[in-house]
Amino acid sequence: MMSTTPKISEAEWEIMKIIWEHHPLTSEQITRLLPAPVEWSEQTVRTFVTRLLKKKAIAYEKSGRSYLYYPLVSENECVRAESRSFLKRVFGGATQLMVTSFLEDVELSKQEIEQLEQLLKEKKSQGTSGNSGKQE
Amino acid sequence: MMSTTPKISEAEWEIMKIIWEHHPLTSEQITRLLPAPVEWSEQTVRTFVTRLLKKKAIAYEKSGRSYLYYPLVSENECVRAESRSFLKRVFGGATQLMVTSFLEDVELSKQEIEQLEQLLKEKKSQGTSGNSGKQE
DNA sequence: TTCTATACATTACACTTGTAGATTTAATTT
DNA sequence: AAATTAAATCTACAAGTGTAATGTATAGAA
Repeated sequence: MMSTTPKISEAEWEIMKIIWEHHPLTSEQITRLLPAPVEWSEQTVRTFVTRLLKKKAIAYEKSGRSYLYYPLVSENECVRAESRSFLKRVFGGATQLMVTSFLEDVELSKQEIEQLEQLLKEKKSQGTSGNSGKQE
Repeated sequence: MMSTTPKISEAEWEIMKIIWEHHPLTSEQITRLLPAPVEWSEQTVRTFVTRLLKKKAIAYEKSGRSYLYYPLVSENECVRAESRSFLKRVFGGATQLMVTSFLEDVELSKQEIEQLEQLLKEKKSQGTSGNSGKQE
């Protein structure tokens, strides 16, 4: 549960998302799986992969001529860490403000709204203690 | 409506938040207003201020010996830009997934929950068109 | 076994960021 | 007007990022 997730840069996130979804896989496969607008050379991808290795975000096992990469940190962990960091930076930790801002800004379908309402209902019945958004 | 908000770094956000809240003010005042754990020297603050000037995120007007800084970009603009960038990076644009994740992760007070429910209610009655989260 | 293609490793390089020290300019005081 | 001094500008420098090119080792082909 504690492991101080490594700081993953923007480009590295792109790589990590692919690894989380498709591991174990080679770096060539990663290059092939890059989504639409991203156009990195094999070498660039390798650089990011190497940096992620150094950061202990991923590891590999040898398989014949090439390496198969897999994650060492969970997506959930990283998402939460990033979320917190983002929140702190932009909203000073005010989660509620942020959620509000998104809700105001974004178009949601009826179903999505209802899902969220459901979630809030559950939250309410869980009767959480009064901490309101000041984390860390 | 279009103005491509500048890319504001983590440290620069700290400065911007103070400027948004207290402008116009001198860089010395900014230093004094740094919140709790942050401990930057005058010079460090000046560096960030200079970079923000270069990025056209702020401007100044002379006042005697010193400069009074004020924002050129609105907080809202920047928050939205950052939010989108964050969303894209971490959730691949899936706003709803993100909001959900936060709601699950975070402790909210009853009042906050009710505020959010209210917001969702309004959203629903606004009958938004069915676009669900794919922005940009 | 030697050659060749391929995958991994090393090196590169400019830009950004965090963190300031040193130097210059200009306002205020005497 | 000269001296003081506070504020602004210039310079620094290491670590991190984006984006590869080049060098090297090795597995498979001949």
